[in-house]
Amino acid sequence: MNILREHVEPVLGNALESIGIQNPNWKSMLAQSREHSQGDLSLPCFPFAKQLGKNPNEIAHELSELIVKNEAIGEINANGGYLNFKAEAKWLSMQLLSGKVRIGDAFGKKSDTGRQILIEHTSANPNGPFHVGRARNAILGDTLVRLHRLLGNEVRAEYYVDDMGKQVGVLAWALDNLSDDDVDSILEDKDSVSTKWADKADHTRVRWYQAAQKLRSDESESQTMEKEIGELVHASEHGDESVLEQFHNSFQPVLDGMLETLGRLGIEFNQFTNESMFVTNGDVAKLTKTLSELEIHGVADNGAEYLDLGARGLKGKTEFFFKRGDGSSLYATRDIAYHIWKWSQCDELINILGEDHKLQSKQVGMTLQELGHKVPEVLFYSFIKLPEGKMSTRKGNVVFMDDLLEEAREHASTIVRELRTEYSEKEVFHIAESVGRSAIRFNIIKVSPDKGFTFRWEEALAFEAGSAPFIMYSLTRALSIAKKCSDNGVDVDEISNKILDFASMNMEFPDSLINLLRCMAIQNDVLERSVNQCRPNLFANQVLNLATSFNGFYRDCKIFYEGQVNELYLQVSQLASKFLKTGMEGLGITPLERM
RNA sequence: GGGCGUGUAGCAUAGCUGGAUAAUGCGUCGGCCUCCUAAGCCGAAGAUCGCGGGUUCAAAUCCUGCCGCGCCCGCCA
Repeated sequence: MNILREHVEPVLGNALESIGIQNPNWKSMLAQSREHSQGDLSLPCFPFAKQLGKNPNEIAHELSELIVKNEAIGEINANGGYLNFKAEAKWLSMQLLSGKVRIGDAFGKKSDTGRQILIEHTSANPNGPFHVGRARNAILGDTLVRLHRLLGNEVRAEYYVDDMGKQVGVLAWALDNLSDDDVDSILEDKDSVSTKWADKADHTRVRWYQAAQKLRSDESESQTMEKEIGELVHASEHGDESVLEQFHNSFQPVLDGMLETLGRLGIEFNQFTNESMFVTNGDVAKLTKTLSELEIHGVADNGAEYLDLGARGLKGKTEFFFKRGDGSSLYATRDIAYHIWKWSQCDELINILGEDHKLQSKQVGMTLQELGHKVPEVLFYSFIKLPEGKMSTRKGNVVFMDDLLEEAREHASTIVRELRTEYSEKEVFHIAESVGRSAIRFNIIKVSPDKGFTFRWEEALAFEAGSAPFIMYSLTRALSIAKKCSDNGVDVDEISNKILDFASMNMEFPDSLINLLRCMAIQNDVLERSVNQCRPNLFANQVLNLATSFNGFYRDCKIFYEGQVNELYLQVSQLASKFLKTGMEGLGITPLERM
């Protein structure tokens, strides 16, 4: 709790000095109490024991007597070798209610911090619909974008479009050479497109891609085909405009379909950058020339060029190829050109990548460093599996995000209809859509990115405690209380803005109220840690805790009781709904007024 | 074989810049709607934090060895 820390450190510092502790590390030892009943901040006194020749608890007691309380510190106690500080409940309330604790805005456009950040995420090849596995990138990336904005950073969310190279080439070739019937007969053993998605190009066109891939693996067909695709790819890599246009026309509808899915999840981008840009504008050519002049540069028998990153400490396979024998560039080379360009657009760079890109990313980073650039920060995530095993479009072992979204909405509709028979169909639809998308996002965000997890329908569609709907529900309760008050003639805004006279207040602060205050007070501390460590799950957990704390407060503290409004409780509830709302927006959970 | 990551109650996870009684959800058992939305709340049972060693006043957390699982080790993207 950093707002308390400021008031503890000076007095604690003096006390430590007076008993002869010089150790400057004590500030990092003063930490959030683990035992909430003991306090908000705690200092373990064990390390001082040897130095002072006393037992830790004695030291803690001695310190507790030396410290002069101030307005912020409500209680100091020594227990089991720890010195604990508890925030004064009235002071904490005043800090929060008077707006000393920043609430933030997940949609903020301007930079409050002066930091300009470019986050590249998703960047999936536009050749087919999203499945839940591929969507982990988008959900993590978008959440990080939102959290950075909530913290006050200016963020640009960017999608790097692979508009050249073999994958797009295959798609373009297939669309040009295969008829509907061809595709159907080639893929006869595969399920056809669900009628639900018959109008979505990501679902329909992927069949052309798959058909072509199947043909390529077939000896008799593959030769001429491979030659034709090769020519397309070659032309694209040399910036042939008509081929690039053909590519564009092939993949754009697919990309649009994919973006529609992401839109449903609340994910949007500020900019799309095409890979071909760096070929056509000459950046790649310039780059390969520069790389060829580096001291760790090497040439293979056929003229292909590489950097020997072993010389810079890379273990394992150390040759990093950036130019083929035929002189053309590789994906990684273009990626480096892209990174150099990105660095010209921002102060900080963050990439969201699957764990399969670790080596690649390392190579790009080392090369950038070799060229005098900074290394981007990277959030790696592990893959999502299905109970049946690895997710694979080819093997048909997939869950499409579109299907998951539909299923989640339908499931939510069923629940809403059961629980709220008075709601209109239109409202049910709106609630169900919001609940579905929020639950899906939260289910993925709440787990640590570097942990692989298994997708289970029951879990994705569980709308109980520990889920997004649980959080959403807390907010609707808070909002419904405010509504109840105003329905009873209470001027909620007036009371919310009133400055309460804490000095003459002699009511007890229930534990659950203090708990909620404490939870709001640390929201920004957690946000900062979550963002700095690139771990959205930490903040997800915080918002979950906030919702839980609110539920406790809701239980114990009646805001409107026997015709009377408790002004303090109403103010706290209103503030909590703001923290809940912005926290939810930071996670991409849709705040609803009722559900 | 080498590199990176991961292993926590029946299940799924949090905690990993070392600090108190290892936290949460699902599941199990028991309670709470004349009372601001029960998608909620309260209580109970359930854990040798993969295994061994080390560092430390203190290890789920740091180091090391082993074992299991995942990913990577293309002049593919």
